[in-house]
Amino acid sequence: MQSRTPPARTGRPRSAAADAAILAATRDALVEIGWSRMSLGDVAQRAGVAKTTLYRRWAGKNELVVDAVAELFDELVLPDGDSLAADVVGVVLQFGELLQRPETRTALMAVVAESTSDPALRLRIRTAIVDRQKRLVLQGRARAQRRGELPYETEPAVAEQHADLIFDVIAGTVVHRALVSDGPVDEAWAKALAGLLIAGLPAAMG
Amino acid sequence: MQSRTPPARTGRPRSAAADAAILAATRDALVEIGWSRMSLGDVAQRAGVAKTTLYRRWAGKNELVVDAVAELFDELVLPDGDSLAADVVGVVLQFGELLQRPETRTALMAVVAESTSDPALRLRIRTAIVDRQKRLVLQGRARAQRRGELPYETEPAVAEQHADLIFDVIAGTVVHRALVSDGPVDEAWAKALAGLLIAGLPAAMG
DNA sequence: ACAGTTACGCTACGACCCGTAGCGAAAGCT
DNA sequence: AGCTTTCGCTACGGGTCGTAGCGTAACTGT
Repeated sequence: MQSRTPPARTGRPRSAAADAAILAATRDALVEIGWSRMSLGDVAQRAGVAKTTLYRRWAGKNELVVDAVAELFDELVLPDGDSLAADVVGVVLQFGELLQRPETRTALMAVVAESTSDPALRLRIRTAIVDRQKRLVLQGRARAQRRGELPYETEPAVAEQHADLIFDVIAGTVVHRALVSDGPVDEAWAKALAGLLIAGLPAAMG
Repeated sequence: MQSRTPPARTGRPRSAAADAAILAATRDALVEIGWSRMSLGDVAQRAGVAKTTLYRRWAGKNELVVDAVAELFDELVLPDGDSLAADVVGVVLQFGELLQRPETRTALMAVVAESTSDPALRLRIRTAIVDRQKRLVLQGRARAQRRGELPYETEPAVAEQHADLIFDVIAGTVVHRALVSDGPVDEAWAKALAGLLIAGLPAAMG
């Protein structure tokens, strides 16, 4: 996921500290000066690293930012809820908090925007960030099925389609709420969303 | 929504043709070379207009692109369905087609990304693009309520919260599906989404 | 200890884009 | 006519880009 690490058996090894410093400096720079105005020279200076070092490890701004933000998403976990609704609310709140952090929102949207005209980058985002979080949906569904809240799918293909749809709904809705509509992702809102998903529209409005 | 038009009563009027040419050139340039590599000099040249003219009308790249893409969203209409599910499917398909066009996806995500560190731009996006499309949700709900598919809300505040939630769910989910998961927004997927929204998760999986 | 290999910091470079200023000409109004 | 505003054009200083070249630092093998 980070820079290529083909076992360089001989010679001076790459500084792991430099890697961490660069990624941290990238997040800081994104917060303070935004995506479009952030220059790689800035990042290098903040990280206490030569600009050339940065170009030796990453191909460009996009790849660097993807790596810088990817690890932020790994902190998401499925909380220990006692019902499907509680699990959904927990994940939604966590994701909402993550998107509240300036480095996350700026970086995530910036790389997604770039990926609309760069298929390789889009694939990199999916593998490094998005697909890794589908585990949350799979875990939540498995728990709900054990509780009897959801039926077991018989066709594996159908089961995968369901998981993909749920993932798009939850992730997309939270992103839209937090970044476009600019409304709070608080417990009341999360409960409303969970209620809609589980009980359906007529019940949620009743 | 476009450049300020304080009634310049005297003097040479601004060319409306130039406005249209600039906005069209902006969309073309976005498609061909992407957001980050698109320069305003390019746009001016494509539009057959001097670069200075462009800067006289728009403050910068962000504002220009917002205007260039805003009008694309006004073509969305609520189709004449005979049920709530049909209406949802119709809107989802239209929105999906809109996001399939390269200029829409690139421009929309680019300005949303920039807006994460620019509150004024975020407000401009909401007023020029997003909020105008909530009409679709309001129309669809009103129809469903007349059909008896949905209950009438008594509290206006609750009614607005419902509409905002539905809007975030539909718009966010379609955007996530089209631009992040990179899957097709076809009739089968739209029906699955509509079924989930209306009947709820357990029923949609049954 | 020593040679070999790779990463590092530093400097410098041409190329490009930015946003603005100044000019003369064009296009409308009274 | 005279006035006013916009237009196209040119030019400018300032910044970023991505790369090349150099000497030095760090680690590995014999």
